[in-house]
Amino acid sequence: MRPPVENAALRIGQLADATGVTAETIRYYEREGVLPAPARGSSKYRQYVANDVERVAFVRTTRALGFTLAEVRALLSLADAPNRPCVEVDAMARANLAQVEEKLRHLEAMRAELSRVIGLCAGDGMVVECKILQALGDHPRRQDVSSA
Amino acid sequence: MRPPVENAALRIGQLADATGVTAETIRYYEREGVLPAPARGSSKYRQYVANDVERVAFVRTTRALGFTLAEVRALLSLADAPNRPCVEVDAMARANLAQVEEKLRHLEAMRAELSRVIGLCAGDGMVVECKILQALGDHPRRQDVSSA
DNA sequence: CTTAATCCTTAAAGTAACTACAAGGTCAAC
DNA sequence: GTTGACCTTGTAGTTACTTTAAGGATTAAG
Repeated sequence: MRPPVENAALRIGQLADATGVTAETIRYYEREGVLPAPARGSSKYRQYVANDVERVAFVRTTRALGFTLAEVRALLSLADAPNRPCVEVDAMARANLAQVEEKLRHLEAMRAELSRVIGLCAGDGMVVECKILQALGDHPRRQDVSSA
Repeated sequence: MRPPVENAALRIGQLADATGVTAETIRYYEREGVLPAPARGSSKYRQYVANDVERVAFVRTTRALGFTLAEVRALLSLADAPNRPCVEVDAMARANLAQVEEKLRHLEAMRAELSRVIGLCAGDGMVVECKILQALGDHPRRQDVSSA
């Protein structure tokens, strides 16, 4: 079963439970290089540490925001920055910031329109017109969605 | 070639050019029911209208924000709301608003940390510590990323 | 009128990011 | 000393596309 020992290394299932993903996904992340290969004990079980929980959670959150695994890898290399020259880090941060700000603009437009619709629907059964399509009226033009 | 006639129906390639996706993706969206099957003329070519440009752009933008095609379908049904009862529309809008607001929180945390890093890097070659991992320190717990 | 470009259809195969399953090895407990 | 929960590797399926292919129709241009 689960060793409830304080400060002990996490096994894959425990990391999975802590982050809400499956063990398979964690192994997949390792294969794809977004998670470092963890230590293995006398048994061949993977031994994770607290920081890995943060890392997996970060991958989940950024993926949910529409970033590709490749983009997540790049963002993680920012987190692992100490080894990288400042100019590179700055360039990457700037590029990602631009993308983040565009996503923010679109999400704010969605929030505004959804709030408006919710306001219109208050109480009575009146017919509502949702202009969410027009609210996002910004034609992306080959701005890659990638991922899929 | 392309008819430059004013107010003419768009052919699939023109809609593709206007939205930055391929014709194949547009046919795929039709198969998956996020785009209505358009009118066909005497020839069997699909005839699109201006509104379809908006619709495809909307699909792209929402996909880029990490929504699944199924979620996009739901959001589009809000846009096509007139036929649906207000209570339903309200419930859907509320559910989606909650999701949008969570994405906004995460993106704002990312923006803050990216801005901070960019500030630190100004000019000199000093080493920067990026705490983007900790900035998104919100463990999602089975909050579906789905899509893939 | 011919011809090149663009379109139509169906179908199948490839990619990204998982998700699920299969067959077997490990480990603490009873 | 075996049960059962957990681990291992590996393969196959799913979603949301992208790419390629084969064969036929349409249309703008020369």
